[in-house]
Amino acid sequence: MVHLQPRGGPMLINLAGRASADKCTDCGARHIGLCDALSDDDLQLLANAAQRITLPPGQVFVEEGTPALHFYNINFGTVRLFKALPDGRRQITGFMGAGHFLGLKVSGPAAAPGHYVFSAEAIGEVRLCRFTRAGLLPKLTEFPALERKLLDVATHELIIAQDQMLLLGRKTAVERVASFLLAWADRMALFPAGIQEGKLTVELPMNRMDLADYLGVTIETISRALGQLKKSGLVALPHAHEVVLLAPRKLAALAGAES
Amino acid sequence: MVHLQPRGGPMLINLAGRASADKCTDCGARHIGLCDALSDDDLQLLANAAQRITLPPGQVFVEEGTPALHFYNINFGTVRLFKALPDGRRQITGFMGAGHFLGLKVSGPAAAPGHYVFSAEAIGEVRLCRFTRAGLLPKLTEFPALERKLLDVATHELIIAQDQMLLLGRKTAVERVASFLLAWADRMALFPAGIQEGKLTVELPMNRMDLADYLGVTIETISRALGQLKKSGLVALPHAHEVVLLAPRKLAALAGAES
DNA sequence: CGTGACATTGACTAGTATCAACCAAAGTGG
DNA sequence: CCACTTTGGTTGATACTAGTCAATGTCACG
Repeated sequence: MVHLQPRGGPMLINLAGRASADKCTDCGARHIGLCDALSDDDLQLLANAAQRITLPPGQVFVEEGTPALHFYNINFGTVRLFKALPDGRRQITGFMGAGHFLGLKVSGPAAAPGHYVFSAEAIGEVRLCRFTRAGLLPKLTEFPALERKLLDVATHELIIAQDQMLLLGRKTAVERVASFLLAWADRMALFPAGIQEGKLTVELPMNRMDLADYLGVTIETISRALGQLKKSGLVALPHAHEVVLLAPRKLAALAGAES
Repeated sequence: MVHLQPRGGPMLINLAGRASADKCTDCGARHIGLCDALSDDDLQLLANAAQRITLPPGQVFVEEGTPALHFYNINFGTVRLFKALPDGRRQITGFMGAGHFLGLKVSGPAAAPGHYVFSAEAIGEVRLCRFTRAGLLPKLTEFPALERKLLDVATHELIIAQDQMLLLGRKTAVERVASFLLAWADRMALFPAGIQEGKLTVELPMNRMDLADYLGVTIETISRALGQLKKSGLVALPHAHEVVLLAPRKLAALAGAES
């Protein structure tokens, strides 16, 4: 089960200019994630330390084991985070979208220079803001709201991570896929008030390989699990990257809604 | 594969008196974990909000889904954190020892009242300090060093969690056990300067069932994996709760030292 | 010494991986 | 514009790891 890691070319980054040029206030991610913790004025201060970057599909912009020089804040698109074993086996530890903050996890004490303990790669085109760690870390003391927000973010990620451990350690293939579809729909804010009955279309930016490496199975198993859900009338599959949840509550029951 | 959750009796907690009575400065965990972030004076302030508690083996003191009223700081012993599915399948998400802080992970915004998203149970006798969330949360603003420390703790836990995802999603049974033994030895600070060759004895406070539910396999698989490591001459097993690492580097190679 | 909890070992089974063929959609080039 | 190729996805046959079920072993404790 050796998965070759798809790689973009060398790290040729397209710098779209300093963030202060295009204003944060116009940013699509202005009112989600990290930036929402700051006033427009404080944000402006921070923006002076940021670079706007556009990445092509497949671009690896964080590589496990390399010195951790930057933080990133995603403004558009989706990235996959992953860890790999020497023989090529890969585990995707999460997908990050607009508003997500990235780069907290490095080896050694959090405030000291360290090395990334994961890799990050663009799925489709990605736009993001890049901050130097050296520039941003001192600002944490200056903006307590920012530090608090980071704690909230880290805490939330921990909760997700533990759900994922339950999934990887104890759920069957079909349960994993069902859980994922619901979690993804939830993340896209498609359940404004708890899981509703009634059909619901979910767009999946990632391919089957990503899904497989996120859920700890093979692409064939993903395909078969989706087929089984389709046969059971729980989902429809208009396209490979589009899933219609036909019976979200039944799906949730199948996914093993936690005790 | 239904694992009955071992349960202690009802929540009868033995209160050993307010923490301010016995001093924090005498605490076995004074210079590890959270408390190390504070001066003795600040710690004294905090101690006034704490209760010292002793728990018997098997005592469940945090239950998933119940209102999150407290934080805990472990002073002695080991606890298991876990999530469970309705049919009883259980995933242990971590083991916490002296110095570890507990209770950050609750549903909803981190600073608002929520519900625990995991359960916690004593393995053997446990002594800990209990703080009310209502009492401690405001103090975070008062002691920035404490908040920073919490961020460090959360970040470190995230790194561990991602390693565990790689383990659960992509490693074989033997690799899981080998990885665990090394990680546990490391955590017990038995590798002061990287993984050394030469034998090394590791004490395991948890039983096979805990190991199985942590590593996402069954107790039989744990037993066979340990047997295989023994047959290969990589470990010795003087007692069930004592493992001697005979060749740590070979073990690390087998565990899939990450790329 | 008997009892019970925990651990190990063995025989068999089930779920998922592997290997391989096939299919559909999207480019590509004549 | 249409055959050819490429890429990603699905489906089928078989293999293998780990799960299940059951017996046996070991240790602590009364």
